[in-house]
Amino acid sequence: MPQRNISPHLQIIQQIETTTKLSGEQREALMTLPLRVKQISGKSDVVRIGERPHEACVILNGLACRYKIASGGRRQILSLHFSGDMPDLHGLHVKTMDHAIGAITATSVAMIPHEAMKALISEHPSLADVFTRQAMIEGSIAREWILNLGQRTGSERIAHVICEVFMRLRALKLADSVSFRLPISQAELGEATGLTSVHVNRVLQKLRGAELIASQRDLHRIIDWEGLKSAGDFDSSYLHLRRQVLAA
Amino acid sequence: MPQRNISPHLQIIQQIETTTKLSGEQREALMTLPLRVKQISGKSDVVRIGERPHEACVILNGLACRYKIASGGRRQILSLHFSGDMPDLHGLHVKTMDHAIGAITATSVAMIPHEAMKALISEHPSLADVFTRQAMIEGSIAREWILNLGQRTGSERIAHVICEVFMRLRALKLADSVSFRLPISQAELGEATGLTSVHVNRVLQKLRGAELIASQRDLHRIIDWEGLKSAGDFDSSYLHLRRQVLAA
DNA sequence: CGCCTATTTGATCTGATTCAAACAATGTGG
DNA sequence: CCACATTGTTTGAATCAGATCAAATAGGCG
Repeated sequence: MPQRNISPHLQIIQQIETTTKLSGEQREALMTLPLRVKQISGKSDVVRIGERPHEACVILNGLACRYKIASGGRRQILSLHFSGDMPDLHGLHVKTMDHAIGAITATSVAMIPHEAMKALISEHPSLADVFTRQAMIEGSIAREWILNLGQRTGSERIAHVICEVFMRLRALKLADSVSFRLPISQAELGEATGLTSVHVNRVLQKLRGAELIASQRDLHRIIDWEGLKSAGDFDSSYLHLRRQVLAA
Repeated sequence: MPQRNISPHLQIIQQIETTTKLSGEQREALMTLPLRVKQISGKSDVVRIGERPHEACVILNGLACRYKIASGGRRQILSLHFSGDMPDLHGLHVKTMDHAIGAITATSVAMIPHEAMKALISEHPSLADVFTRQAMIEGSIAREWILNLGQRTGSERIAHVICEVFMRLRALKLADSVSFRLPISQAELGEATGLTSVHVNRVLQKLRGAELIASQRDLHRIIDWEGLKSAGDFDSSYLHLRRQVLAA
């Protein structure tokens, strides 16, 4: 993950604005959110399952994910999160965490007291809709993942998550037109796609062989975007990105 | 699906109250929602993908589902819906449908204009939180389905959905302590679990053989609840049902 | 260098799919 | 009320995508 030099508040705003136009007043209001920055080391939890958090978290630098563990200890990654994402917004409405949020790499996060969120919303009621909309879009992404796991083959699944990450990072201007950094291991890619790391490895070799992508370490390059999209049965509409963002 | 004799409004209230306590005022307010009842025949759509609905729907009698289609035409069922469920609440916040809502059996649904929902919410702002919470819980269910598809074997998946449906129907008092009606074919169960109908059939035979369940036509009987839960790695907390409902 | 973690390769096994056909249940119209 | 179409369940055999087990290779890094 490249380091971001913009302030936490701006990261939040930039992330929201990938999907939702904010008014000047809303942006200013968001800038006043009190937040406490915290460092999370790689492979450790930001929020644990069963907890009843009293703050919401914002992912700043680094890569995080939601996950659940099935019996037998197998982990399923439910979504990937980076700059400006607020993966536990639902905590305002559902008190007990039914999944964990974990850092994949070392990650800095900002914590915002629920109190402060509620206060902000009651001063600026339109922000309630903004936050709710963000959560709804996460729901939409979750549904696409269900489709990905339920109906697609291994290579389709991998191609699909690569497409999703690329589009989301590009919307945040964290990817140029052909490449992005994502410090995720093949084992973790497997946890996101319901495949073993061995199989992920073979699938990646196939995608490289087909000259759809190339990757060295955590730098991934899209060689044939149209080809990759079609290999992953990818249609970005479920991300609900704004037209401007898509055009950029 | 057994016929429900209570009014549409009461179905909505009863469904919400499986997860959320409503005040008398909130219940009364919900009773005033204007709604138009519509009959949907089996295997047809309530809302199509890509549409921009101006009403929200409530499932009354019958069985409905959300679904998406992958390239190649394979369908993935994303969630199952019955009495009182409002599967397109997100339509208030995200305009374009990124999935369809379809009837599995003939189903009656109630349509509520978005206008009316917004008017109700602005008169009773606390209802905004209620509806949002409902949508958040749907997100939680979606995440459990990701885990189900990504990490569990065929029989675990099937056992898990049976457990989920049983718990949700029981919360609505549509199931007695051991059995429930659910008019879903094995092919559709496969579409919900990412398995072929052939494999669903064999898995069901195994579950019957293990004396966990018994079923004849659309009547399903739980023979060994504890055994079924453990076969499906099922823990109901992701449904966020109220303690009272769980106890009942 | 030696340690640790991630990627890669090979061989084998299996859960699930595919294809095909039989069988059961339900409904429809003549 | 029977012939017939229709849809869902069940069975069998062959095949395959992906898992499992095991070991080799390759990078980082203190």
